[in-house]
Amino acid sequence: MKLNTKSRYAVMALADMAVFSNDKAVSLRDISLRQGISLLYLEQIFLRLKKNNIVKSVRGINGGYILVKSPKELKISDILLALDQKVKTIGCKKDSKKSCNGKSTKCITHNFWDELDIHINSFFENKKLSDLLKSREARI
Amino acid sequence: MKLNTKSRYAVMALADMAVFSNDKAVSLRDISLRQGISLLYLEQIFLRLKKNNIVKSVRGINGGYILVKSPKELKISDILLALDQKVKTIGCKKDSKKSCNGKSTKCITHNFWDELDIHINSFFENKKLSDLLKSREARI
DNA sequence: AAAAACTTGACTATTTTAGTCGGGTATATA
DNA sequence: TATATACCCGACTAAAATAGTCAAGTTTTT
Repeated sequence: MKLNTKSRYAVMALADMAVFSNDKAVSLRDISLRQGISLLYLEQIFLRLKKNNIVKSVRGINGGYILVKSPKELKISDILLALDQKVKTIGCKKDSKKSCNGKSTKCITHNFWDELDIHINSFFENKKLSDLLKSREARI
Repeated sequence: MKLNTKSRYAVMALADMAVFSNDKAVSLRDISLRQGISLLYLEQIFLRLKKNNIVKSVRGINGGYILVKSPKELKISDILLALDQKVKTIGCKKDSKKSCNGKSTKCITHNFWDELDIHINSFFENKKLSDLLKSREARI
């Protein structure tokens, strides 16, 4: 049960931007160096973040990426969604004999999986990017 | 971000046992038929559950498996642990330049991953097998 | 003009997952 | 005591997902 690296790196990279941008575009090269993430991989990740309107890009020299929303408004769930990291942890067997349609026929564990989803989802829904930085500042 | 089928099936199978055993051993064949899970796969799963003292086995005709603890006492986290399903969702990069050792040097997102782990872990820690059945009975 | 930086699709090696297979051993019951 | 039922266990494998890399651009600033 784990988050994939794309999602993890996305959160790390965006947190990095929130810390190190001074209202300027942040280049992937800088993020790559600071966070130790492959530049080529970051490009792939930011393509998705851009398509999903999490960041916008500035081309050319001194270019880079800028957060569309402020860290206070950017939910972690938005980031995960952009990377297709569905927080739907697991379903129940659909193709068993006594198949579970989720309504009239529910398998024994159906409600449990639903609760698990809600539990995890709400965590990501309620966390903002700025929340990650707060605990960082508290440490410094 | 999802649970693997081994863990999912383990929870389903144990819930099945809790419902259908009448203080008798439940055979994997019966679980397999009721839950639509491959018998061979169930054997593999129950091997681990037995090694980790979640179930005990009765060999021979009319044999099967019996829950070691009552459903009221069996935590879901115990089940997942038996299947090596570490609930440690993700760590931070250990091998980056400014590596995170978790103590004096922490990466920006370190505390966030820790919180996530705690959040999910506590869900599994606080759920008992009997809790799954309760919501089932409420539906019937 | 040249360099920095984003753009994009395609490709690939490795790992994980989700099982299957084969050949056991133990035991209740006829 | 024969035999069917059911657990025991390591090894194997096909398919999917993961974690990237590569190539060949385009755009913009200096």
